[in-house]
Amino acid sequence: MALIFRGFAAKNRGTFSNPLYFICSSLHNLTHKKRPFSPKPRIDFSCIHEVDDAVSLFREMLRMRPQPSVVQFTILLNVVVKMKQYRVALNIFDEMRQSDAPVDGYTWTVVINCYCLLNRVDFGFAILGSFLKRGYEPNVCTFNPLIKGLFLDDKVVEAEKFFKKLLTLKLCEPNEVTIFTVINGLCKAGHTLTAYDLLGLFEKTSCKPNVFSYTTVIDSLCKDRMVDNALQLLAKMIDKGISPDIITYNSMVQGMVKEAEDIVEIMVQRSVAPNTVTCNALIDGYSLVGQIDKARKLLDSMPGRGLKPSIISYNSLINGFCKKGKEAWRLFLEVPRKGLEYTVVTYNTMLHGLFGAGRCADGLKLFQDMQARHMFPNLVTYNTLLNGLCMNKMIAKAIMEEKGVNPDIITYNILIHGFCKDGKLEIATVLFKSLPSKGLQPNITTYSIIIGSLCQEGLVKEAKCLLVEMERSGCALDSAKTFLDENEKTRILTQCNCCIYVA
DNA sequence: ATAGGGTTAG
Repeated sequence: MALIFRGFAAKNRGTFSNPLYFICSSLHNLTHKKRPFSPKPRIDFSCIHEVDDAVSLFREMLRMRPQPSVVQFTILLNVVVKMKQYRVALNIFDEMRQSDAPVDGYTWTVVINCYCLLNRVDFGFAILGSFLKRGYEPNVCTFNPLIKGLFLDDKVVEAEKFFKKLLTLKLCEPNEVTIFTVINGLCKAGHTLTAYDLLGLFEKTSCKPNVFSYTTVIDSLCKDRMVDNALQLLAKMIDKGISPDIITYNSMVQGMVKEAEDIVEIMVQRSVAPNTVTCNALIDGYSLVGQIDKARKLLDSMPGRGLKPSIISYNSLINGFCKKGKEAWRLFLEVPRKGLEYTVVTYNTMLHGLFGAGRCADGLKLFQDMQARHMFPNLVTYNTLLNGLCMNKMIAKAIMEEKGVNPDIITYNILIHGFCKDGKLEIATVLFKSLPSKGLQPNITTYSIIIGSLCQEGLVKEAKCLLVEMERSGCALDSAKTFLDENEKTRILTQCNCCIYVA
């Protein structure tokens, strides 16, 4: 008996080399604490590797007598949530309710979180309603997922309102996670500068932003090309005694090409070790600016640094080689030899390169090849095809829809652009006007294509009308890269004015 | 003694 119990303990530590492991596993997941005949069973969750494991363990738990505690059930439920299997988690919860398994406020909070992560914040609030009706006391852990859910559902204004309500009505004490959730939500919604200001505001309160909050703002600043602000913020957080970690640095390395090496220098100085993500970011940066030799060298040096190049490293490098017009095939063939698997991005990158080089036949062959390997083409694949192929573009769109991939605004931009180039402005206009009925909103590119074409045809009045419509639609302000849009607007205006002048 | 959080490729 003692031997077996020691065996169980070993299993809990994950010692699979122990010969008793096999005895343990044949006895399922029931295991006990130090007291041999303790009535409370303990459950080993570490053996769950995929959803099915969790589901069968759950069924086992339902049969156990005495019944496992609410804590055990809640842990199991959350394991499934951490695997991002929210539907499964909700099904498990349903079954728990039907079989009178114990639930408490924690369990309900997991359910609220599930709905929020499924983009159903409305259900999240509905659950909060029954949570309150059952007499549970909500706290900051109940509210944080709901804030996140509102942001995920693009309800930025509502999220801010809800957050302010929590503060003014003192419904809970906001903590670091709350602050982070709001700041991250704003960043991801494209309101980087609002998030930046809010961060500064919270610095002055008792609830200080932590490394998570600084990192998400730095990441957004980098993505919006506000590199100087990002560098400033990095200095500021260090000054305030908040140590940037590997993710903070990786965000920076990813967001800048010229200064990337300096950032790595700072990392090394501060004893933060670059990892695979750091290297991938550098490879991507080098590839994008055409320094493919440097990119290749870095990839080759990774094993020596104890890092394994991933398919992401190769995808970036392949992209760099394609852009330079260099032979990317050799790299492409290297992937399986290194024990890595192609992703849809690998194929899309290659297709982009092949079509860009005018090698349509090779591109089509690769397109067929990827399907033969059961790799599903996605939106980007089809857009690449549309852009690259000389065949009738509308036929390609029809194939795409037949396969159940919905065209997006980029698809339509390509089509509209194609028709404009062919002088078929009428068809282009029909497509353009059909966008709202497809649930799509023209973006700055769409307007730019149509307005430019109208100008060329001398239809200046119509072009002006569209320009006004564009301004009114606010699409120029929607994008996070507002300053780029300003340039684009100026360009379009100049084009219009030139035409008026010529006319 | 169980609930909430950040970075990589086309």
